[in-house]
Amino acid sequence: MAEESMGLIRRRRQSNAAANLAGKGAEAAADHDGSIDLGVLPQLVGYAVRRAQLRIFQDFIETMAEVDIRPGQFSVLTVIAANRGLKQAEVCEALGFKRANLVVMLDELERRGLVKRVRGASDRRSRALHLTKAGEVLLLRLNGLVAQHERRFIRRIGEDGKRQLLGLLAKLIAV
Amino acid sequence: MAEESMGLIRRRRQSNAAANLAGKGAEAAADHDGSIDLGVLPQLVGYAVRRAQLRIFQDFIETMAEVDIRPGQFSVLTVIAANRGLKQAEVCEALGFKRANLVVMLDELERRGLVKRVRGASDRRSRALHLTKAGEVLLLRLNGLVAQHERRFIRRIGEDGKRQLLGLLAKLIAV
DNA sequence: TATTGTTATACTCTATAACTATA
DNA sequence: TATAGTTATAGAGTATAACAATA
Repeated sequence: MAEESMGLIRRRRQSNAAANLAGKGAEAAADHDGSIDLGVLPQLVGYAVRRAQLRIFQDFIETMAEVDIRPGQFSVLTVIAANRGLKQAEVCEALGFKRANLVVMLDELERRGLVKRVRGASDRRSRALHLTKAGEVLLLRLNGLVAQHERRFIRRIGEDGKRQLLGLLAKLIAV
Repeated sequence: MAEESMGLIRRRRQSNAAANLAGKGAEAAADHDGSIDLGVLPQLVGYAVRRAQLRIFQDFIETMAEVDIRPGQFSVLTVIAANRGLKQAEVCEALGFKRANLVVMLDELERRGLVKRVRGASDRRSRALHLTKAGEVLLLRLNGLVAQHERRFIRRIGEDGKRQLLGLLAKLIAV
């Protein structure tokens, strides 16, 4: 029973986002026995970018699970390798970390023998960051895994698509 | 005080990082003088998407601060409005929430008088979700604010750029 | 006084297990 | 047994304040 004849409008999945944005109410009843109307969301860049980011990071984390490295750790190792001897504050500046949070991450990376902190000679407040030998060896492996991960996504849009995507994202957030 | 100015400095220098991201054709040799080499990161789709997502959400949160609505809350209100009477499990399915986490969010939205949960008649385990009148009124305002937020980004890439971007992101994460 | 790194803390978001009340 | 919702909790990630050592 309760066959709710009210719900037979059967709206297809494409939602008119412009209409929703303009405040035009939808008459949609409750017939979502399969596909749920996301309303304006699929037309919002923020929603699409967030969904993509979640999907990509999920793959990244699974790809790196065998070496127990997370996206933030990979970015820190990469920046240290590309700027040997740089200070913690500079890593924070480059990656948008808070100093207090980088401390905790470096504690872990140092404990694992991947990074070393060296007291600055000229400015004894600062610590110069370096990869250890083990850190460099691991980073080679990480780069191989990341390349696989990257290819899994890029083959869906091609190298041209990747160039377009990076260009659009850069324009999107350019000051 | 020092912490506040630190925040400003970080934001300003983040634009340097964004400029690095924008440098597509550049071989991007190690430009010294305080700029930090991000290595392979700017060529990784996940890094670019993550950076864009952070920037867009920051603007979204600031835009919605006056009504105290966060991105997840907006998406839930939008889905309820577009599928009146749907169940909590369906919201979770549509948006990728865990059931336990949606409960907490709905407690808050219900406390604020924006959403109501109605015991299902046919299945008394489930709760049919509806916006209250106040919720509908607020959502109209939210849609106006979101449209402003969206325009701030879209004017940088144009409507064509937006179509390309949404298309590329959809292809990128298509099953 | 200002900056670098640090400790402590808190808040959001996300994830899992176990419970309840229904089915 | 299975499902919808709930409670409790734990883990990341991110944020700020305060401190010591140093500039």
